[in-house]
Amino acid sequence: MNNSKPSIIIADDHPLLLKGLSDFLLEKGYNLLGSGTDGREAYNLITQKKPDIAILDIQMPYMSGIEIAQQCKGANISTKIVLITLHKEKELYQKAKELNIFGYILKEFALEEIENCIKTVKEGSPFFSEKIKEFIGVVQAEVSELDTLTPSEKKILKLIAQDKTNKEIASQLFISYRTVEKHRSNIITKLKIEPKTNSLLIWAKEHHDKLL
Amino acid sequence: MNNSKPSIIIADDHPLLLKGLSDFLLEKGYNLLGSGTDGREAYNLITQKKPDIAILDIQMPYMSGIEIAQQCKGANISTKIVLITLHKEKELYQKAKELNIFGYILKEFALEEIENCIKTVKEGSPFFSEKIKEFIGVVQAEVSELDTLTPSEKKILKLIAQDKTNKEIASQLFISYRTVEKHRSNIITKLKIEPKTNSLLIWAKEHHDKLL
DNA sequence: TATGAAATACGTGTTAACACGTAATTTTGT
DNA sequence: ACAAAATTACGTGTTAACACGTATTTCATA
Repeated sequence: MNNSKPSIIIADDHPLLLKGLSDFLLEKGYNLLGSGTDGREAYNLITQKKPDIAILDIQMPYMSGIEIAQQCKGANISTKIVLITLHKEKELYQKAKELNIFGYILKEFALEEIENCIKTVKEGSPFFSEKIKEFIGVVQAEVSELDTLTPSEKKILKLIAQDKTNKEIASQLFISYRTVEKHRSNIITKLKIEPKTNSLLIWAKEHHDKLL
Repeated sequence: MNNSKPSIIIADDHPLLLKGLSDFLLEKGYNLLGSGTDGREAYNLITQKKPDIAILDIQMPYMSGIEIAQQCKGANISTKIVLITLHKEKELYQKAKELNIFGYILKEFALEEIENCIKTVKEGSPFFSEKIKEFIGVVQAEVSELDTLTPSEKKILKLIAQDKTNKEIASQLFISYRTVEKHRSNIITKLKIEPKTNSLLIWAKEHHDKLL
């Protein structure tokens, strides 16, 4: 029986979540090699125990799930990473392909769906629920629109999202405030933002998570 | 043994959390009368089973933990409500005193702290961790500043937080846009907002959760 | 080297958001 | 009934954010 079940480590800084997941996996007979409560501990478990699958919370002290995935890729570790996320954190999905992240578990998943995920990942296929695929589609459309901006435009958009005025941005970048205005105008046109008072500030704040 | 342990119902729309909490309580020998995955189910459990304590997630489909607390108060139900929250949702703490909410469990709590909470609540005392007390203090300072605003000023501040321009607000409220400007000026003065471009819009968006 | 894109900066004009103020009317509380 | 607060609305002025445009320089690429 244990031969057909993947070995797994898990990590989450929320004790109730960790307990829920841990109990679930044990009850289902998975080979749970260990559990951690922060990113460093999780990474150590992965390197020491070399599990088939690591189920990690994205947001943890010391190292995020993403950072762990990055480190595992860099170290050629074959463990398949599955990330747990409460919210659909937009910027995080963009990294999926780059980092060999095999799947995402939304915290609202029914327990059976979590088992599906594990089985799919064990077979070597990535697991993305329809909801996540759809969401990635939306994010990619928004990101590709952002890709039409020049480097300077992106930089200025970021500063706008940080509540900087044109004068402040100009001063920070050692350019004329008239240049900042020009860039703003170009951004509004490229992103097809409705021409309305404060519309660029509002847009920038609503999309600040994509302006990394 | 069961005589000294309170009867409890729990509800959370996140299966892993619910499982974690449920398993924990059962392991500790609490008298778990039932568990629900949405607000309606939770409320039904409370009215049918009349537990000593109800541990409820704040955000659930159909009824929030807060709404359940409101209904219980209205119906003179003596069950003590404990709310589970992932984030420190500011507006929700304001209602604690009004609604006989006996405590908050942050999702990052260690399991022992959850048990402390339950014991304290069973003895009839409210349970607020130091972290939450401190946070409530900050929120109250901000809220009392908001209390210096007149009803009209508050209404306009809300609309500002909803991205409305002065013209739009004036049109919606059937007043002159010059009146809106005057109100804005008064708000900025009362809330001691730094006089800087877009500062009121920025402030309103950052504090929108308190503008209910 | 030539070309196109990006970056820079200005001209000119309009409007919305702000400041500081006055004042009348209405509402509220005692 | 009276006073204070709230609401309403205007006068006047400044400035920042926007629009639409021109133009030069720099950079990247073929």
